[in-house]
Amino acid sequence: MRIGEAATAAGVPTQTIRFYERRGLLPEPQRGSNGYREYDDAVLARLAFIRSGQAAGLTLVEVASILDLRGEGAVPCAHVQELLASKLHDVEQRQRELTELATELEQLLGRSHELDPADCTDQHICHIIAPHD
Amino acid sequence: MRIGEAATAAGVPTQTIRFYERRGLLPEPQRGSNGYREYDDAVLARLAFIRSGQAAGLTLVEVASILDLRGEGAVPCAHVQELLASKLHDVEQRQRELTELATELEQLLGRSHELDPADCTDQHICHIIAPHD
DNA sequence: CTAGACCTTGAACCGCAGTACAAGGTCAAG
DNA sequence: CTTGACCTTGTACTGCGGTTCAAGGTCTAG
Repeated sequence: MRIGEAATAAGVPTQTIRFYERRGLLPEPQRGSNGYREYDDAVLARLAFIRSGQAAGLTLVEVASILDLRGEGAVPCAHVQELLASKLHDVEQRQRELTELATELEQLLGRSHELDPADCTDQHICHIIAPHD
Repeated sequence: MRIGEAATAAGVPTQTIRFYERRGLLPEPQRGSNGYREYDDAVLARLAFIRSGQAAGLTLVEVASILDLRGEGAVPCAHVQELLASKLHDVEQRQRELTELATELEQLLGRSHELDPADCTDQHICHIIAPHD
């Protein structure tokens, strides 16, 4: 199958397939006599795997590291567990940051209803967002 | 005061000050006879304001929009309230996404402990991250 | 007079995951 | 034989917030 057919089947643009190839996420495919890429069904599984990895929050580099291990004949399970655990840690860290930010925004908004725009002088630029520490 | 002194006082690199100037966050300063930028204390308040805006999760473009309103002589309070409310909405949306992602990661990790690496075949690349739907 | 600290400009680069564009080759149907 | 759909390559652009580099000018102390 050619790139357009693979792209349609996998639900990605053809450029994305070429992009993944350049990034080492897809192996260089066979070429027809006209130079066109020729894929077999395995590419669809691979594209689906990439999507799953992304859905788990992995970067393309991380997905590629799994694919590379597999390509070397290794079983990437342990590596994948590490990646997922590390990613979970990152997500929790980010959640804490966002919780702080949400609190900050709520405070600023709450306070803003009690402030009089007339008190907003040029010096402060905006008295809602004020250096408060 | 020259750029280095302002940078030290504000706790940012000199390059960042020039970068903010190019982005319209800082007005073009006076120049000395040698072409050096000459700042007064107002730039420190402005840099502090930019930092506060960033701490509230605003992008530099959004901070600039506040600064521009102020520069036109307007009181930006209403605009700032809109920005903060919209930002809070974004943060909450992102929090929901991260909660989903954390759940997904926990499920994958939990499941991974029950999977046998021996069952991880080449076709699936990795059976922990598997297209599951 | 020279070394070092400071300043100037413009341009390229970072990660991230693509997207878009330009200029051309290939192939089937009408 | 031309139109249109498909394919090829390489390159540049997006948003975000800077950072780094190159090549030079200025000023002060020793």
